[in-house]
Amino acid sequence: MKQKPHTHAPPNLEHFRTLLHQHMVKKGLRSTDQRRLIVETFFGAPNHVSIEELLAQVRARDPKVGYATVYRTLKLLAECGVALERRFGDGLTRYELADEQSHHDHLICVECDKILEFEEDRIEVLQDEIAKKYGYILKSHKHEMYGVCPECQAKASRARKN
Amino acid sequence: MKQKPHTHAPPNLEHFRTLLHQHMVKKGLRSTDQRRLIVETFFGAPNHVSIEELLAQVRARDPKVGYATVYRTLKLLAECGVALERRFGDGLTRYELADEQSHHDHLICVECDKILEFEEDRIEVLQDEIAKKYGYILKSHKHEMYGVCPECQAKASRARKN
DNA sequence: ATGTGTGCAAAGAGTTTGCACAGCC
DNA sequence: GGCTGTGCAAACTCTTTGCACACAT
Repeated sequence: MKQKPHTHAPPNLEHFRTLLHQHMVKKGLRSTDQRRLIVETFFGAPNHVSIEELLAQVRARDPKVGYATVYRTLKLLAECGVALERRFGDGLTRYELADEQSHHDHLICVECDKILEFEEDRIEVLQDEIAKKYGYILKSHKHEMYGVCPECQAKASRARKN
Repeated sequence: MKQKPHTHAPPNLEHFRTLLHQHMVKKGLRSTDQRRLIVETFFGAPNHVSIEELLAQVRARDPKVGYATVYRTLKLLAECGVALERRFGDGLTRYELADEQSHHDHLICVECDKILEFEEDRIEVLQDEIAKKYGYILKSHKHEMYGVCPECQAKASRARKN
């Protein structure tokens, strides 16, 4: 038993499928091949997928899916609380599962753009406290720290010696 | 003496002017009317100015400044550490003073897009701790919490009664 | 005099939209 | 059958770039 309590648990996909289904019923939306394919691909994709990456994966299975459909489906997922839209510094919109359990935050290297995820309960707790203080009902958050990763620090100090 | 320790102190503009000047000398860049005007307008502008807003203010003083110049100058400010580039959810790039002293974070209403700033030392402390744990040298951070503000909550509950 | 900075307009990148046809309920 | 969804291409928005001229140094 070496697992720590916050090691990523597999996300509860059923919960999200239900959420999506309810939203679609409520709005009278239809279940199509493309939507199912895109949604399942999204569920199976790594965190922070860009539309481009997702489209590539979708087209591997069905080459004639248009990118507009991917955009529209991801918007839909964002609307019903299944996905979270995120923009880091690179001008791309990325999506991640709105997984309440894994509220990971990000440490981003300003040199090599590597993204490291971390979780820190004490920050979550503080956030809830702050939201309450200002009377907000919290829906989500982004916490990104920008810095130089150990590898790039080493690279830089090596370069300085030459 | 009702002031709390974290009420915004006026930013130390001299420090930023020096930073910018050194950067320009080092890179052999030139001081022009437009750059001075844009930089000073930025210094006097509210936090989170968009390019559009800044351009409007700049043109109020000199109508023939092109928007490309504003983009280029803000990029310059970001490069030399005077300004921070930020993207919230609205697809616009906004800039703010890279004021180390006022490391405020943001509470953003998902209904009305209002942005509330707050400061919380304990979060800053935790961040430093986390960065150290992963060996990162921290340069900056973004911390945005998304939720429903008290006004919009009231509006929503009023609407529910009708 | 040299070379950077500017303004304009055009090009790019990412995203959204209009439309005719396809396909779900 | 009616109405939503799709794919395509065009439109849009924000940002970047190329170029000829202006202007710091």
